[in-house]
Amino acid sequence: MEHARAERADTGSTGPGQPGWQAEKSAQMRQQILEAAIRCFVKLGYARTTTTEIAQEAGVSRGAMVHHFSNKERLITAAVAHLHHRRVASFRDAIANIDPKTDRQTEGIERYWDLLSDPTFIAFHELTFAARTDPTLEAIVGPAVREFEAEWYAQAKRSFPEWADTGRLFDLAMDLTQFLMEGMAIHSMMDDDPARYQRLRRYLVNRLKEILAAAHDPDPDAAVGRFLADDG
Amino acid sequence: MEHARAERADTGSTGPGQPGWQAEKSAQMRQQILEAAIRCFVKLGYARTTTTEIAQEAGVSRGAMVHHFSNKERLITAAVAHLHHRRVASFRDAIANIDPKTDRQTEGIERYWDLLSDPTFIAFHELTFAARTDPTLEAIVGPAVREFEAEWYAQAKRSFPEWADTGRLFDLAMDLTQFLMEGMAIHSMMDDDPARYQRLRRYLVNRLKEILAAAHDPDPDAAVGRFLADDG
DNA sequence: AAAAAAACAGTCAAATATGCTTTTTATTTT
DNA sequence: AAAATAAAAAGCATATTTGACTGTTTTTTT
Repeated sequence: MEHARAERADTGSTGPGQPGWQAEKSAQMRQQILEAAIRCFVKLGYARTTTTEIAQEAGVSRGAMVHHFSNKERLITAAVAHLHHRRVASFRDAIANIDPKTDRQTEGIERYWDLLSDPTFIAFHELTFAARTDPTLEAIVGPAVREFEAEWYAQAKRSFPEWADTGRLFDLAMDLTQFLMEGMAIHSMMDDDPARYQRLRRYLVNRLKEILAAAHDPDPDAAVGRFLADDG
Repeated sequence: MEHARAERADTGSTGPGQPGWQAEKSAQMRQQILEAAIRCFVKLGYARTTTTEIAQEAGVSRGAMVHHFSNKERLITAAVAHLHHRRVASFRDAIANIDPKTDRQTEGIERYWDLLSDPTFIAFHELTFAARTDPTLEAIVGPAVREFEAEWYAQAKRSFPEWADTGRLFDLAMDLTQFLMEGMAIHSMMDDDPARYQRLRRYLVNRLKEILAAAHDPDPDAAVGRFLADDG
């Protein structure tokens, strides 16, 4: 039994024997399980994601997983939180790193489109949709959805200062972008025709620029009227 | 046992004893089961819709149901077909009965919005989404989705003759409508803020009119360029 | 070095969902 | 009226999924 100590030198920065090593390994294992859960949501959908499947995907035994997450609800709750943080982080990254030399509106839309096609977002959408008929899941996912939407709105306002003080027109632009892009993203999951979506994104960017230009009109109220007129 | 014949007079137009009565009752029962299945999709989602639940919802015994649909796949297949027909029919109805005195574009959008909030459409969307990760279901739902989309396109072309010969601009208008409306519909299932969606529908109608006007421009190609310009 | 604590693995029982079989009842045909 | 046929109900067998329990190994503390 004396070889146990001898093998302790060859691992990474924090090795066995040091305090906190076990805790770190445990945290790593939790992460591994949560990401496996997210992959399962994408691959199988929420409903068919079983704890057994997650354990298998993560490459750990079921018992080991049970040790970290005593029941399914706690596991799902943790996975949703994990996913939420990743989603907020990648959105911030994407929007913060917009190349100032390129066209800002186009860049913003293209980067958001990339995110919408990302597994992180697909998984979240899967959960949101499943929550429609599952009150327990809704209680977990609902707050995260609302938090992300608020974050999305705030971050956009911060990163696109040219839209400051555009009031109702900013809201209109945000809603238009959100709903059109989400509608496109959902449809594109089942229909492979990139040109179709690219064309519509270009149309969207031109509309956003049009709204922005109107916001800086001498008479912004007239501009609002032009977009939202009740009669043709 | 001689009362059996005596009780045969008091039911509707086709009563017992007449040939075909049993067949009609059987068809009615099938309908009843299929509509129960659709209600289950809306109420519980596809994944949690069990055969037991459908039988209960339909108010028939499980055994009776098994007699009509020998297994789950056949039942689902029949329910999808039933749903598809209902969807096509209500779309035709809605679009065909547009009041010619009112603004046609607005009417078209408002009627389509009504449909998108209808259980029929929610159920279909539920199935479409579940099919993403379920190849068996995809094989059943996929063709119906494509058929409906073709029908949607064709019917719109027929009912809005003012869009005839607008070529690429018609496609653009259709895509814009479809994706924006679907994105709104999905979101509105979880977020109750009618004003938000109404405002955006009004914006959409104004955009559609703008596209239509451009299509009848002296130089339609320039108009296309205005919508899809690559630079601001 | 020994004791305590944590991490992990494997097995089992309860609950649920599905498809099949048998029994009973109702309807049509001869 | 009797036989044949169709419809409906009930029950059973098999699969899956989940949560709980038990034992073993590894790590930390004393």
